[in-house]
Amino acid sequence: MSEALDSLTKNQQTVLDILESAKEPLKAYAILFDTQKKGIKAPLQVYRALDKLIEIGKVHKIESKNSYIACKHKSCDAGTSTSFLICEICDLVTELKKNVSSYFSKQSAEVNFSYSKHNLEIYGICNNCKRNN
Amino acid sequence: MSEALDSLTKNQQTVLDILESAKEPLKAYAILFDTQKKGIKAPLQVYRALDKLIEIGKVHKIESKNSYIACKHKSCDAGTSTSFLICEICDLVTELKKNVSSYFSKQSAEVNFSYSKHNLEIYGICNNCKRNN
DNA sequence: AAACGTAATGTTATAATATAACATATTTTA
DNA sequence: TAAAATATGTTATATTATAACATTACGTTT
Repeated sequence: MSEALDSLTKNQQTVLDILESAKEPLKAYAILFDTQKKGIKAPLQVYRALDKLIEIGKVHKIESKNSYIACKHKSCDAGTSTSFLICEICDLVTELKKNVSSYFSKQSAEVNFSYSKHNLEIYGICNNCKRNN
Repeated sequence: MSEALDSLTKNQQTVLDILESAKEPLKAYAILFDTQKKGIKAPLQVYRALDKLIEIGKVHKIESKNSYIACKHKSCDAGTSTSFLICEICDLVTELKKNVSSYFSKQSAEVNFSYSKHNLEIYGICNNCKRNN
């Protein structure tokens, strides 16, 4: 199997489908539960699919929540870098579209650190929750 | 017990001591192992001490490594916000001293999101490893 | 097509990380 | 000193993730 972006295997596609139709980030064992009717039986099958999907940029992991989310962008920031906005009230997670890598690259360089990639998780209150409170 | 910064309990002080003398971030069970000679016997004792230390800003969690590190700053960025530089070669972790909260606050506001706090983990190569390679 | 290499799969078991629940003790404050 | 809040000790268990190994699928090269 090549690594072409459009050739996912059965398990990979199954996991991606679940994540793309989910409104919130999902945990690995939630994905397992949801995919059991489609033939996935063990945690490792989920984790392996996630590994691949993350590698090709279709899925991101939200480290502080041990959760996974499908990427809505055509092409993401910098491969495996991620920048999330996480609502503390409703748990909505959106990706920061603005490219912040160059800012981090600059900040890193100032302390003689060669920037490679990043994870950014910003917590706060989303627009919707601001209105309703 | 008040929350005064200087009144730590026995377990809290024990855990903080370990973290402050460590050169790298430690995992919870590594802390447990190291503190068993000092009376800490169960994971929960470690996690509870960590929770408190994190709350008062003495310790930070590095989410992507499930590891904990003592804060070297007098007063940190924004309470529970963290900004790390993590070397992909030697695993050295340093805190980004520059205050980046205002930048994130601005970026968040542009998409109608009220910034509250953040975790930032920048991966790359530290100065030392650059020299030696 | 046959042989090979690589990647993915299936499966069982287990490692690593973290919390629940409950009883007790200690400290703080009123 | 009584009440409230916080911390402790302990056992058990939940949650998240990987190890190990046998097998299968598929593209590439000959």
